[in-house]
This record gives sequence, structure tokens and C-alpha cells, in this order.
Amino acid sequence: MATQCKEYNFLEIEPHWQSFWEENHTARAEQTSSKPKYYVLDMFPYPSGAGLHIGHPEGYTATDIIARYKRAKGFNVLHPIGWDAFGLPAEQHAVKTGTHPASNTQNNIVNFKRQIKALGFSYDWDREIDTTDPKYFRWTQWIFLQLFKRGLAYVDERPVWWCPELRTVLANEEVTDGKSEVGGFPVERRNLRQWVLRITAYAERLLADLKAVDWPDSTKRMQEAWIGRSEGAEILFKLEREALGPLKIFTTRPDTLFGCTYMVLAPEHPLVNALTTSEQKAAIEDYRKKSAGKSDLERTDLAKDKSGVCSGAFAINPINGARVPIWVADYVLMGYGTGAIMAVPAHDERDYEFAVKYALPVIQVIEPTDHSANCAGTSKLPYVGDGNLVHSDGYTGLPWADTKSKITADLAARGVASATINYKLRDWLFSRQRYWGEPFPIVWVNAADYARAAAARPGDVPSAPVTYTSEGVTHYALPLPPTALPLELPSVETYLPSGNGESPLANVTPWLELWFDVETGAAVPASESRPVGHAWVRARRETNTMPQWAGSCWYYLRFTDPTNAATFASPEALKYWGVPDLYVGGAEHAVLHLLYARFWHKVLFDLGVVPQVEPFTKLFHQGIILGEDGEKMSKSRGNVVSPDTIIASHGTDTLRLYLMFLGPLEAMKPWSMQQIEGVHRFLHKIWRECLTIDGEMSPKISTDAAFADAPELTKLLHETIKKVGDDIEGMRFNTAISSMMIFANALQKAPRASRATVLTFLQLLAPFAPHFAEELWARLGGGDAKSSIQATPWPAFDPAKLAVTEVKLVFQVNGKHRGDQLVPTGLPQADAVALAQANPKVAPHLEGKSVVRIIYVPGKILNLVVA
RNA sequence: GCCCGGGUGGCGAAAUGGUAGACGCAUGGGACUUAAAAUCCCCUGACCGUAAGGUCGUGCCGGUUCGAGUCCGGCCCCGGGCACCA
Repeated sequence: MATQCKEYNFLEIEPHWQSFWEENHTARAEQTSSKPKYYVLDMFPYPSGAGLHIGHPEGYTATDIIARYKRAKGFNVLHPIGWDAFGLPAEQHAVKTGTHPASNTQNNIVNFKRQIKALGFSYDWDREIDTTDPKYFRWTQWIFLQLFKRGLAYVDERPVWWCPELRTVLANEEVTDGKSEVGGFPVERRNLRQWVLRITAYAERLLADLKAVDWPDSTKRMQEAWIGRSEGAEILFKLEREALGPLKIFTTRPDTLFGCTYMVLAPEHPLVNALTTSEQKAAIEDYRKKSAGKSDLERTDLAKDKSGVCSGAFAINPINGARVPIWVADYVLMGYGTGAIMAVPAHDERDYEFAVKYALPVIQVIEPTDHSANCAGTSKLPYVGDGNLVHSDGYTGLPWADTKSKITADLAARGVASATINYKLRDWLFSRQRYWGEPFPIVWVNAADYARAAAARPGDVPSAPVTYTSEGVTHYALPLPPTALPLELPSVETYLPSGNGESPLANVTPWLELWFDVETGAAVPASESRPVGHAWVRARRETNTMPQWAGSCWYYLRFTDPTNAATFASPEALKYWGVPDLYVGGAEHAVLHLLYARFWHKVLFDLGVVPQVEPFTKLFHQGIILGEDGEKMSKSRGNVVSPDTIIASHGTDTLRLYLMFLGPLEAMKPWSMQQIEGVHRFLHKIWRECLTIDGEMSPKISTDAAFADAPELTKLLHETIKKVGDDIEGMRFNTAISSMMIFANALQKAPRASRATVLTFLQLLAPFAPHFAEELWARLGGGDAKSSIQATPWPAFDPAKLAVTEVKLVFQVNGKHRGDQLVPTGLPQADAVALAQANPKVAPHLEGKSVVRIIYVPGKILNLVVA
């Protein structure tokens, strides 16, 4: 049932159809169906207090067009939305106001939902999920337990940002230029006990499986670079004082071993103290202190200016017995390789710079093969190009690439080297000292209690216990039984951090200090008397919570079966829906979210609970929409465009069309208030072609079955069907809209048009401007009062109608356009040449010249090369 | 520094190696109107020319090709990512 409005009153039409869709569940995905499935997913939003930004509807409109198109193509479409609702802003708000972050989060969700619904997206709201809902995060915790028992989670002392003024730990994104984002207080590195996930165990697969996914190349490259695989060798250098044991270094260039003139240890290297000579002790100690005080930022910022101190110790080069000095310098990082390198200044820019600064010797061991590239015959150092070895006894003359493995093998035979692969990827710091996150389903117990528990529940614990030692006591991490999940957050009196680096949960003694039943996971506060039963032990809960990434690591799986209380998603749902066929979201998640989710997915695959190796087979990044001034939209610049404003002034159908018409989806493009009028007029124009000013069907639309459209209009309709379909499949929404504009212009010029043609056109428009299309469809009698344009199958084009009998052939002379003419398709070359020679515009250019070559592309071009 | 992406009218943009600028915006002119809005029609890359027409033109310089926005080499500028990873 349509509205009664006479003019195009989007303020009436849009809410009307939104309630129609809601009442009729037009977007509901059937949990079981004989139809083929199509799963199209948006990166779900963090419901911030600021509400929806214009960038959200950009990607969401694209996926909505695809969802509606695929439904019309006969697919059972899963198009869900939810809330990535744990996060820092809610916690900061809670600290400020004292209200529970959950209530603020729920308010924001209500607002987001209102805004998203006003945009008319065909989400299946029955599948809405919220990562802060215990029914959801129960399974986030469950997945953590799976990681835990497979030995993929451990605890470690890790440096984190600590702000003494705020008495809290800050996340990386809360720190800029060594100051806290809030208040601008200085921050420092502090070692705190953290949970870490062993993502590095999956480095090789995360890298290799990138080949199998349909992702933007740039995103794949970013992940490749992030994983940072490099092949090389670990080589043992004896120390001059052999008692200290060998020094292990990592290098990718074993072939340059003869060029090693000094060694460098990272300041944190465990051998530094032992090998430093007494004369150098003070200098080294001083240097270590200085570099420890440097933040990571400073250490990289000062990259240009290398510094270091000589340790006074020497190592012996295993290839030639050379005695090389050992330096300590912070350009070598403890976190990569072995934290120690052999320096080959002749063939490494960093080593060269350092050697020049401290006047260390430089020995060239690679010589370019291509001497012409080095005019004087001497190569400029440092030289990192291709070449053959020199000054390398037993290897001189060999190409460097071959020597790499040869030297490694030769040293390996002597037991002093091994071929090694290193990754830049680090294990994932998975804990936050926060309240508003998923609590870890872990309690800490003593050794004896752990042993008993592990014996009772052997399937739940890792082969090696996870422990940490504090003040001489070793604590054992005991997981809650899966049946005891979810572990919910206790209510707290204050959201202020505890002040000692622990989360606010550390202050909730009744929740924290427990009598714990190791078999059932039941708990009572330790202040009460020990319950009766042999399984009760003293325990302290883990006070860290999980980072925001956790909930978003697996939400795409939950959408396939969002209310399942027995498992995170049933095997049937996972088999039918599988993983998203298309995943759309911002490129800012190119590395972290997408890498973390891939990691979890692979773990679940290894567990045998998901059937696919990769979670996101096809990925697309929408571009950023800039403000009208061409700058990034921001409150401070005052160039922010709110969807609410545009919906009120132009309607969501216009907004959706405009967002798609702006340019290619992936491009960065500026918003323009002037240009939006163009698509708004386009809709008005169609409205006027369909309806009279009284809102009745226009007399130019013929309902007479005997009426036939002009052949040109029919042909254009079929061209438009093809173009719009192809462009939606290729995500070229801007050109799809252009072609619909061309059709609308033709429709306007046609004196009459059949209703069938107009209805077909409305079907093409429906995914883009769904409310508008529904309204006109209903008014033109496209179906009965209860039908929806969305329920009709996508129009098919008739290839016969696309056939052309005449084409414009372009005549060129020496590659220059000189004329053109309509010719029948399939015109033989001789006829084409004759036509060209006879063409009054072409003929003068041929006069007095002879044709030496003819290039004929039938239906396109005839190029006469003359001399 | 390294790795990506991109530079096309006044603007957003379009173009399987085959008429550069589709579609839209803006500007100008016209129609309708008492007038305005809305709508419709026409022009609109630059230069020369009354016109017909011609010359030039896709960041810059070269190359391949009958023909280059598109392919190749070098450079400049803008945007993004990484950044002492041995």
C-alpha cells in the first residue's frame, strides 16, 4: 500500500516503507533454504556517542544495494548488523560520570539503530548482536579457552604505556608524542603482567593463505609486510672469553660473513652485562639507562642519529677466525631475531652509517658484476645490489645468492649455523587493564590446587601450565569450565583505575578473592566460609579484560546462528552460511582486525569447528568521504556532514544515490552539497514521468497490452538492465546510476511508454533508492497492495534486443579522426575503404597520396595510413 | 628512506590500446511565467577562424604502436601505509 502524497514527499514515503519492511520482515534471512546463500557483511560499528558519520552509510549503502540485488537474483541473503560495543570511550565516559558503561553504550546503540534504520538498510534485525551481551561474549570467552588449552595463550611481562598522572595504563592509540591523549600528561613504559596470544605460531599460514583470498592487493601487501617473513641464518660466534658461551646472531646475508667488522648487541641483550669489560662498565651502564628511558617513539625518531658504546669484548668470526669488537647500540632491537647482529658496513646502510661515525673498518666482499654501472670500476659503499664475492677465501668469485645457502650449509656442517626464518610479526598483546571488556575466564591458584584441577579436567588445560611468579610465589592459570561461562563483569563502585596498574576489577574483592570449585567453576567470595566439598580451593580471578578486537574476531560467525545457546554457531549454520561472500569496511582495518580475525578463524579451523581456512574470501574497502573543503571531516574543522541532516532535507534515497554517484566506491572523494541536487532531481524527474500532479498514473504510461514501446526505448531498457546488473556485480555503482540517468532522460523524451518498461526500470532502481521504487511500483500497480518490489525477480535482458544492425565507423587518416559514418555491422573492409574514400570529410586528406596500409577494426575504426 | 594508490574541463567524474570528457554539477543563453521558483531546450576543454574547418589537449620528459588517458622507462606532485626488523 502506497502513501497518498501527490508530490515526491520523501519524509512521508521513507518512514512508510521502512515500517512496511519491518512488519513484513522483507530482509529476513531464512535459516534453512533450498536457495543458494549469499552472505554480505559490513564491518560492524562501534556505537560512539557522536552517532553515525557520513562514512558509515557509504559502505553500508553499497552492501545494501548488493543485498537487495542478490535477493532479487534469487539468493537467500544474509545481511546482518551488530555492535562492537566494548571500547574505551564508554569507559572514559563512565569514569567521568560514574554511570555504568553499559547504560551509556545502550543509549548509543539506540541512537545508532535509529539512524541506521532511517537509512533504509535491509538488515535482518532479528540477527542483531552486541559484543557486550553476556549471551555473546560467553562465546568470545569460550574461544579464548580454546586458544588457552591449545597453548596459544600465555602470560608475560610486557612493556605498556603507563601514565603516572592518570594512574592508568593507556592503549597505543591513547598516546601521541609521548603524552596521554586525555590531559596531555607524560607517559612512560612500564612492565606489567599481560596476556599474550601466540599469533606467531600461525605466521606462515597467515602469509601463505593470503594468496587464496580476493582482497585488494594493497591490503594483502600490508599484511605481508606486517608479517614480515625473512629467510636467513642464525650463526654462532664464539666469544673471546669462551666461558660466556657463544653469541647467536641472525642475518639474512650469510654471504657477507667475511665483511663482518664488528658485532652489535641490543642494549637489553642478556649477555651485555657479562661480556662488558670493567673499563667499559660505566659507559655501557650509562648507555643502557639512556636507551631504556627512550620511548619507542624517540628511538625511531632519532633513527638518523645512531649511537652506541663499545663493550670492550671481542667475538671470533667462525668463517675466518677474525677477531671482531662487540658494540652495544640501540639500532639493534631485542625484539627481533636474536637481538644481536654481525655488522657488515660495506653492504648494509645502517652498519655503514654506524661504522663511519665510530671509525670502524669497512671490508667490501661483494663486487657488482655489471661494471658498466660503476663508471670508475669501484663500487660506491654501502653496496646492497647484485654481485659476486671478493675477499672471501674459498668463495671469491661466486654469485652472492648462491653463496648464501652455501656458507650456511658449510657452517651448519660444523654445527655453528642453521638456516632460519624470522618474522616481524610479534605475539599479540591481548589484555587491557580495563573494566569495560570481556573478563578472562581464568582464576589463579597454587601449584597443588592446579594439579588437582588439571587431573580432574585434563581436556581444559594446556600441556604446559601457564604461570607467573610474584614475590616468590608461583601462580597457576586455571580456566573456568566452559559450562561456567559467561563470566560476567561485577558491578563496581568506581570505574577509576586501581592505581597500581591493575584494572578497576582488582578493587572488587568479593568478585576477586574466591572459594572456587575447580570442577564446576562455581565461586563464592573468600570472605565467606569455605563451602563443603572437596573441589573448593582458594583462587583469585584474573583482573585483566580482553581488548576490543576480541569481540570482532568472530562476530561474522555468530551472525549465522545468533541466538544459539548451546554453541557459538551450529555446524549446520556454519555449513550453510559459511563465511561472508563479501566483506566491506574501511582500509584502516587492513592489518590488525583482519589479521586477528584470520588468526582466530584458523584456530577454529584447526579445532574442526569451522569448515573454511579463511574468514573473508572477498574484501572491499570503501574510500573516505572528505568534507566540502576537501579536508578530512572533523568536528574541529566544522566540515562534518551528518546523515540525519541530509535525510531531513533530501531524503535517504537521495543520500544513498548520491553517496554511490560521487565516484568509485574505493576512491577518496569530497562531499558536495551542490551535486546532491543532481541525483535529487533525477528522482523528481522519474516521479513526474510516472505520476501526474494529482498523484495519479501519468497518461503517458500505457497499460494497454497491445502498446509497444519505441524500439530505441526498448533497446535502451535492455542495455540498461545489462549495464546496471554488470555494474552492481563489479561494485561500480556510480556508472550504474549514470546509465539509469540516461534511461530516465530517454523516458522523459519518449511521448509514451509501456507500464511494463517503467516497472522494469523501477526494479533496477530499487536497490539504490528502495523507498522511492516501492512507492512508484505500488502506485503504478506493480503488484497487489501487499506486494513489494523486492519480491519480484531481477529483470533479465534479452540479448536479441541488444543486437545492433548499424554502427558508427570512425575514419582515421594516419591515426587522426577525419570523419565517421553509420555503416551496417559486418561491413567488409573493401566496402569500408570505399566509403572512406568517398566521404567528403576524409577525401581531402587522401588527395594526392597513396594508401600504404589499412587497419580495419570492424564496427569501430578504419585507419588509412597514407604517404 | 621503502612499499602501495592517484594526478583527465570551472567542479565530481567516464572511457576491453580505437571519436577523450559519458553521466552529473556549475556558468551563460533561451522557452514557460505578471514575476520568481520549479521545469524544459541550447551552448560550454584551450587556441585560431564570420563560418566550414583546423591546431593543441588526460602531471612532466622520452619510448613502443597505424593509433596511447590506457602499455614500457625516467622524473615531479598529492594521498595512504611501514619505518633502524639485520
